[in-house]
Amino acid sequence: MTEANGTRRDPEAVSRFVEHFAAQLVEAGLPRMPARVFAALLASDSGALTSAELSEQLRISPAAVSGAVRYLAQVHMLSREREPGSRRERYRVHSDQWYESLTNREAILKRWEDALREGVTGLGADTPAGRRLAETLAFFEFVEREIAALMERWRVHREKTFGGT
Amino acid sequence: MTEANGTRRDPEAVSRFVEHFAAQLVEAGLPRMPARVFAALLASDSGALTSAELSEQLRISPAAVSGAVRYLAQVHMLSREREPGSRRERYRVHSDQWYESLTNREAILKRWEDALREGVTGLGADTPAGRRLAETLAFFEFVEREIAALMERWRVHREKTFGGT
DNA sequence: CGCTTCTTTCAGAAATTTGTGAAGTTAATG
DNA sequence: CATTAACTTCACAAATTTCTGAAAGAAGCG
Repeated sequence: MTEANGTRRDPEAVSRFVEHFAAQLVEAGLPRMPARVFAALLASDSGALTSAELSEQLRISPAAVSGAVRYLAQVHMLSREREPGSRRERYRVHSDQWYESLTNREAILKRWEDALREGVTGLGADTPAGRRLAETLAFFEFVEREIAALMERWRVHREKTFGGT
Repeated sequence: MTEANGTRRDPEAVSRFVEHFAAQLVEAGLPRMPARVFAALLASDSGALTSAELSEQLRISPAAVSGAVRYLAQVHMLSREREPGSRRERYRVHSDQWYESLTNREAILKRWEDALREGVTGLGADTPAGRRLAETLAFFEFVEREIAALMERWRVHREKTFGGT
């Protein structure tokens, strides 16, 4: 039996999770530092850490934290908040917000669709290649519509399972 | 009015699409050569090209084609077929198979789930961090289940819209 | 408004990734 | 079974990316 939860949390266990989960994110295409910063936030009790805390916990320079945070904010995987009465900043994951951003590949999907539409026009909608592109386009349009519905179902499911805000 | 479709297809238009679409794929995380090879296949009338054709059309070395093809085959975005009575190989996109592979990030999802499960155990299911990880885990499990249903609906929709095999 | 505390930007060193030519391997054909 | 066509592997040069320390830039506080 590991030490129970009244005690201080085990930095070893935290680090193990952070590095392991970050590695999976990296494999899925996220750059290394953003992945590690994000995993560290996920594994924090408050869901928010300061730059200094991240820098120390991950053994990386403040510059690296800055870069990683900028990246993550851009893709909406965290939000920055200013600690009132301090120039310290706090970076937070909103439990739900962040994984919704995972399905919000909308921007990407849109650009794919644009490229495909141009392809259909350029190659001719009546050519075999044109038809292939058109079908692919239809698939992405379908997925885009479905994702919205899926997230709605998730919110219901989540409410039932976890309650809360 | 561009030249109609009885005539030879316009290599300019093809190249424009290939490079543009490939660029979007790259932005989404696919390595450059696999992206270009894949786009070229998508834009081909037969849906299949030989190594030599790809090498010429994209102005890349046979080695680059080989590498790209290996990558794409690994992630199930194309299949290789041997042309009977020739040592030439042919690389093909199956219109539907390939984008199903897009939603088949199953392997990735599974590994994420594993890492999260370990995290919940390691940090304690009764800690705030543990609860956050558990909720994230639940989300991925939910998505995994939903994706299957989504693809089923797509197949029905596709049948209605495009008919065919 | 000057001092202090954070954060960001920037130039560059180090590591990684990418694509090539050349050599090596496999398999059809005479 | 030798030849040749096609694909693959490998070592390396070039390009790109990543992280850092140092300097610059905000923002609270006296």
